[in-house]
Amino acid sequence: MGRGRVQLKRIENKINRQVTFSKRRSGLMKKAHEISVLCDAQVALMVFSSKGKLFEYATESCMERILERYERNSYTEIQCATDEIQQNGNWTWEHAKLKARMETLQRNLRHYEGEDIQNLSLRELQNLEQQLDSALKRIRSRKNQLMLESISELQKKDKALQEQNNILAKKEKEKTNVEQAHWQLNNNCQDSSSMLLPLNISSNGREKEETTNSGVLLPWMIRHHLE
Amino acid sequence: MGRGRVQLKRIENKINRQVTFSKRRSGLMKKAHEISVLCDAQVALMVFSSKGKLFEYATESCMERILERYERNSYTEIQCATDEIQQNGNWTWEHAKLKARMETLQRNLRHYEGEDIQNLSLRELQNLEQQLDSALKRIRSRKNQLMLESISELQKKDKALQEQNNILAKKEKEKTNVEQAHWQLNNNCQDSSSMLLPLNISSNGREKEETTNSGVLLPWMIRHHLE
DNA sequence: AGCTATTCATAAGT
DNA sequence: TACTTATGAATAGCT
Repeated sequence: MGRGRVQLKRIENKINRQVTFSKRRSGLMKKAHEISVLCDAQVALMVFSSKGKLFEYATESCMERILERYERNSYTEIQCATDEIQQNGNWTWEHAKLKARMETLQRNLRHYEGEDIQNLSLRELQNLEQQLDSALKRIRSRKNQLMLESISELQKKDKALQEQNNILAKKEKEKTNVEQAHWQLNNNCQDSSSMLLPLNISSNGREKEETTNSGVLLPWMIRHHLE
Repeated sequence: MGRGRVQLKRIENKINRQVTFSKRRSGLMKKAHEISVLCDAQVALMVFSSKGKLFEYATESCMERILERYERNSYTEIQCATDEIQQNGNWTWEHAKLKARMETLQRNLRHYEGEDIQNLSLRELQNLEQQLDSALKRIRSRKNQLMLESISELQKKDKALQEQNNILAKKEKEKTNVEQAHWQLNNNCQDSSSMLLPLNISSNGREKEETTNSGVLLPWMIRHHLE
C-alpha cells in the first residue's frame, strides 16, 4: 500500500518505523473493531511497541473476560507452568495474579447471577443479557437432549417388556387351554369367557402407564422448541 | 472495500457473516504479523467467533509470554497489596486456598456461560436453568428501567427545547412584524409571505435532530420487548 | 499532522 | 470452499 511495494522486514530507519507503527497500529485496531462488530466476534488485541509501550483493544466485553476465556482454552499449559513457579519462588507475582483474576471472576459471577448490576451501563447490560440468553439456550437444549434420551430408553425398555409380556401371556393361554380342556373333561360346560380377560394386562401398572405415552411429545418436552 | 460501502453493524445474513469473518480474520492476522515484523513490535491477538471458536496470533515470543507482559501492566497495584502477606510466610496455604476457590469459580462461571455442561445431570441442568432465568429477568428489568429513564429524560429535554423554540419563533415573528411595518411604511405593498418561513427552525441542527426522535422507541430500545 | 499515488483488502458474484 | 474482480480502504513516502 502506499507508494511502492513494502518488504516484509524490519524498517531500519527509526523515524519511519515509529511513524509506520503508529499508522498501522490504528489501522489494526480499526480492523479489529470492525470484525468484532460485523461478525459478532470477541476480539482482544495487545501491541507492545519496540520501546515497550502497550496499546490494547478489546471488545466491550472487556479484556479481562477475553483473557479468562482464552486461558480456559489453554488450561493445561497453565497448570504445568504453575509447578515451575512453585520452585522458582516467584510467589508474590503469582499470588497477585490469582487474586486479581479471582476478583474479576467473582464480579462476573455475580453479574451472571443478576446481582450487583445497578452500576452497569446499558451496553454492559445488553452484553450480559445476550450472554445469558445464549447460555440458557444451550442449557435448555442439553436438557432437552437428556430428556429425549431418557424417553427413548424408556420406550425401548417398554417394548422389550411388552414382548416379554406377550410371550408370557401366550404361554399362560396355552396353559389355560390345557387346564380348560381338563375342566371341560371333568366338569363339562363352564362359562370360559372370563378366562380370557388377563390377556392384555402387562406385568405391572407403572410400565403400562409409560406405554400409554410412548411416541407422544409431552408439553414439557417441547416447551423450549417453541421459545 | 470490495463492492459497495460497508456499514459498521452486525451482518445479519449468517452465511455472509461467516464468510466475512473468515476473510477479515485472516486479513487481521496478516496485518498483525506485518506490524510485528516491520515495526519490531510484540503482538497478541485473540479472536473468538460468534460460535466460540478461538483463533489466535502471537509474535514468536509466544502468547503466554505476551500475556505475562500484559498482566504485568495491569496488576502492579495488587502486587503491592500482597507484600504484607509475604512477610507472614503463610504462602503455600494461602495459595492453595485461592487456587481451589478459583477452580470452583471458574467451573461455575463456565456453567453460567452454557459451556462444559455435557456432564451435568438433569437435576443440575434444571437448577442452572432456573438460576439463569431469574438472573436474566432481573437484568432485563434493570435494562428496561434504564431505557425508560433515558426516554423520559429525552422527552423532558424535548419539551424544553420545544418551548425554547416557540419563544424564539415568537420573537422572530415580532421582529418580522416590526420590520414588515417599516417596509410597508417605506415601500408600500411588498409580498411578506417569505418572511414567515423561519418560524419553526430551532436554534441549531443537532437539537432539531434530537427533537425529531423524542417520544419514539428506537430499535435498540425495543429489541427485547419483541423477543 | 495532512496529502496523494499506489498497493491492498475484500464484498459480491461464480 | 476457493477463485475472480470491481471497488473502497489503508498507507508509504512526502511535505
